[in-house]
Amino acid sequence: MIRKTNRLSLVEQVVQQIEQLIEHKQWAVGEKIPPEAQLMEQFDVSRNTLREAIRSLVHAGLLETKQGSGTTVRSTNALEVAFTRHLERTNVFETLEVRSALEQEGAALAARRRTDEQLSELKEAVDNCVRAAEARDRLKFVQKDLHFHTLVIQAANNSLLLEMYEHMIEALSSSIFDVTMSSETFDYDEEIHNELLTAIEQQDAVRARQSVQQYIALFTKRLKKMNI
Amino acid sequence: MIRKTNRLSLVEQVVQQIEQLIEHKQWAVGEKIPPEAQLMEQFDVSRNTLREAIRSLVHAGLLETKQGSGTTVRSTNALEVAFTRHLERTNVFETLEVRSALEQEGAALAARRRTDEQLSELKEAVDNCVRAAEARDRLKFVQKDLHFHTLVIQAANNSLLLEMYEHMIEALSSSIFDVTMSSETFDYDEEIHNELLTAIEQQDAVRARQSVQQYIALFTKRLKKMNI
DNA sequence: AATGGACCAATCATCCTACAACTTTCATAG
DNA sequence: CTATGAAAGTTGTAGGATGATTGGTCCATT
Repeated sequence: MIRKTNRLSLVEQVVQQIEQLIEHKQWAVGEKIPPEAQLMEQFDVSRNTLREAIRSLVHAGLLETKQGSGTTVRSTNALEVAFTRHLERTNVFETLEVRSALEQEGAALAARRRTDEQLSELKEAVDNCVRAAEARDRLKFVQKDLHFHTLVIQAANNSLLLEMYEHMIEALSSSIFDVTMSSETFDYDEEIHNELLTAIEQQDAVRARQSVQQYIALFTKRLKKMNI
Repeated sequence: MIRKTNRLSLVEQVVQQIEQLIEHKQWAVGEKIPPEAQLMEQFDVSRNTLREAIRSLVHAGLLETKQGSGTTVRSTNALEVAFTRHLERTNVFETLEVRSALEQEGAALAARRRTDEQLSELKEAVDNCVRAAEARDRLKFVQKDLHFHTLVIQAANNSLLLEMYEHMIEALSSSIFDVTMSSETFDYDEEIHNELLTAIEQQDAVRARQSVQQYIALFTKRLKKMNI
């Protein structure tokens, strides 16, 4: 039996173990991980090896160290961090166009693939939007609105699409809040939600796509008006 | 002058310097970087500090170390590495649906924004496809075909969209080659290229979107036929 | 009791030395 | 000329020492 160079370096092994611990929620986000001395024993490696492992996860955005205090878990997903960092440096309107691309396709796929259960969830989400709008609770409205759109993408049944969509939303969240919160009149266009919902109910992919286009176009218009 | 907590750790400073060196092509991709001893002097830090900096860049995918040999530059873009790694583990058809989303939006935007110069580039690209098809040169055809589609996205004038599209193409490249290379008859559907080209020429966004849908649907059908 | 300061313990940051493991180079024996 | 193996160069791992920062305790002063 020949052992080729398949031996991972100690640092890489420690990195993978820590990634596992984070991904499997053994170490929760926001909580401190054990101090270096304890981890040295646990993984049975030297301080240098452990620190190099931790450092690479810090740079990846999964961990955060503070001298004198300790090391905390910052996120569970490396791609998310890289993506978010990248999107932060990108033009809002470019991001919005990509979101439009993803959401249109998502709506079209949702129209074809949605289950009855998903449909009723969507109906409930729209109801929540209406209620928040009637109560003039803008903050709640934004949350319920985003939840509705995310549910649509979920109904598309494509995990990659959903993940990328959520990153887009994350990057655009501040703009979304700004637009909804700052418009002098809080006019809720209920028909746009209903249009999309009906299209998905009737499994009309073309109409679903169009209603997303209208929604994004309206949002873009408002956003441009703000940036005077 | 108030210095807040903007004091970066030594390791982070070294990381940023190295990132700069890589990004500005001082250290070319594929080439070895100076050995640790030399870098210790250059950055005036201890070996531990330097190694932690290098390790985090290794984990990010920018560098690659080999014991006994040295450290080489692997890539200039961290997001690209994370993205590619992620897409490798994703279902091909899910990736294809996201590509479809991006390419449809790209085509629609290209129809609205394309310049005359971009239009003539697109025409030339289609000609190249035709020539490769007539010569029965499948490899060249695939290359020219991908080039045409990338030119379309470029004409959309959205850098984020272009970057994400290129990652999708990269992840799908092997499937694209497989489909084109393995079909018993090499039937080139010239009208699909022409349809898209005409739509962009006439600045018809709806038609551009539809022709992309047709193209992707055809490709998906062929790919599914292969995976028996 | 509330405030502020001195002090202390825990923790991470950096540096140092030493050796192990691996790769490359190159002189030398055959 | 080829093959061998010693030597030099490079990264990997270990362990110890000290500095810097943080968070908290305790106590004197108000």
